[in-house]
Amino acid sequence: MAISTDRSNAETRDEPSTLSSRAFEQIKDDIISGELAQGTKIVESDLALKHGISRGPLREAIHRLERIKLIVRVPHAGSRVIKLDARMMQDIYTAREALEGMAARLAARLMPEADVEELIALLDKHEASIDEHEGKAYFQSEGDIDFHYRIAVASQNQWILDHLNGELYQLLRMGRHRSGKIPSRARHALRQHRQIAQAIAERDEELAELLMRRHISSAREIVSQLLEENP
Amino acid sequence: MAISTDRSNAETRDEPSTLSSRAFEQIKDDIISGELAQGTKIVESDLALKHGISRGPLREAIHRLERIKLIVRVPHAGSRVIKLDARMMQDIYTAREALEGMAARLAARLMPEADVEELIALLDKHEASIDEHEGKAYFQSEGDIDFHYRIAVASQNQWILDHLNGELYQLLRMGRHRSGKIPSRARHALRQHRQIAQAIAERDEELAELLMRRHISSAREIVSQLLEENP
DNA sequence: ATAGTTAAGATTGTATACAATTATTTGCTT
DNA sequence: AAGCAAATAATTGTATACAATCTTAACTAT
Repeated sequence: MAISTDRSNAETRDEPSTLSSRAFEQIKDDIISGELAQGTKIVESDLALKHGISRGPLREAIHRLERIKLIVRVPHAGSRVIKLDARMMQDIYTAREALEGMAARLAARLMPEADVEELIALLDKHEASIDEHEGKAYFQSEGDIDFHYRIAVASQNQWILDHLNGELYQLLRMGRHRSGKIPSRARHALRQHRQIAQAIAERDEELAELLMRRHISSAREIVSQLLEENP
Repeated sequence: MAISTDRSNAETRDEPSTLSSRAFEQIKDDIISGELAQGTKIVESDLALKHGISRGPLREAIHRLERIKLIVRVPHAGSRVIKLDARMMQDIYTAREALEGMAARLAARLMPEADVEELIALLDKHEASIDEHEGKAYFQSEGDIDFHYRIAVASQNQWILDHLNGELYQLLRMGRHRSGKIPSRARHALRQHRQIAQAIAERDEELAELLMRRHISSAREIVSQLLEENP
């Protein structure tokens, strides 16, 4: 049951036409999935060889990965895969709270009726999915991101959409892959999603923003607590 | 004996140690100042020649400029200097409203007393500056950014700071340079700044966020109105 | 043995050359 | 003359080679 997740950029929809794009996608997946462990030193020549390309395009891929904060780079010293710590996750969730709160407000103002209905239908599907895969946290995570993504789109704010989709959600996925089994709060999250969707349907901007912020805030507390237990 | 082993590089923060960094800074300034007009096609070979470097580092500089949204790039087609339109400015101000609102909230919670006092002292200087350069909008703009920057720092949220400082403020500067003389709302802005600083000093998170959002929101309305008159 | 220095190795930064792709111009047909 | 087609030019993507810088290891002196 593929809840579609890869709707990155419009231009990378098809097979990337350039070597560096392909490398970028592959390395990104390797980092998010944990195949490339956090803190790993990146050596350009090695990685280029491994991907069957030369250093030029690979360097470009690395720059793009740095752009979405999956890699940190220091001049003349090299690059490493990012290391997610409690502080960084805290910062990311706080930024999400601000940005997605605003997105929810805008969605309440701008989302077409048809899309609102689709959003609610999506939540029904999520509910069925939860009943089916009781405990399979992975699919639920993707469903969660899917919900948030739709609201970001509905905000019609390109900047917000780009940054949520381009980097914040990637880091989120990475964090979830890493911390393995998160206690399944799927039902609780679903309830909150329904409330938010309801507020949007009623065009209540104020409430939509408030609920979204509360939703993300509670998620932050759980994650930060979890990360302090096993750093 | 703490005699020097400062072989560990005395980090040249000021002087960029790499050719691509230098090119990046120069081109960035050229774009912001308008020397490189909006929408200008960027030809790698030409620009490389002009800066006395080869295409490699220049390409890297372009990627970094794309990262902060000063340049847009399409594969195989080339790059152009961004074109600021009303819609984009609207999006940016909205994102700022969310992010800086949150930053103000965090600042009210976390800013050290000493820094709060310094912030208020800064506003006094701004007032003097306004009296002196009555109408010189440029200095006032920089003062405005200075105020906002300090609050972003005080939020202690690296993500928010990076994005405000790294790209949003650059685009802001660019917009101001472009649209020439904005009707001087300096005194009005200063009054709002004082209110915000006051809320931070009183540790009133809620109010600090509210006032900051209102402040940016009013700025957005002015700018968007201005941009629709002369596009 | 330890700290400091120096030389060797490894890795990133830069330049040049070539290939692939896109944009433009030229020439032909209607 | 207008529109399409093929050839040509221009520009970006990629590979290789070299230089600058950092890291590591060996070595000397105290």
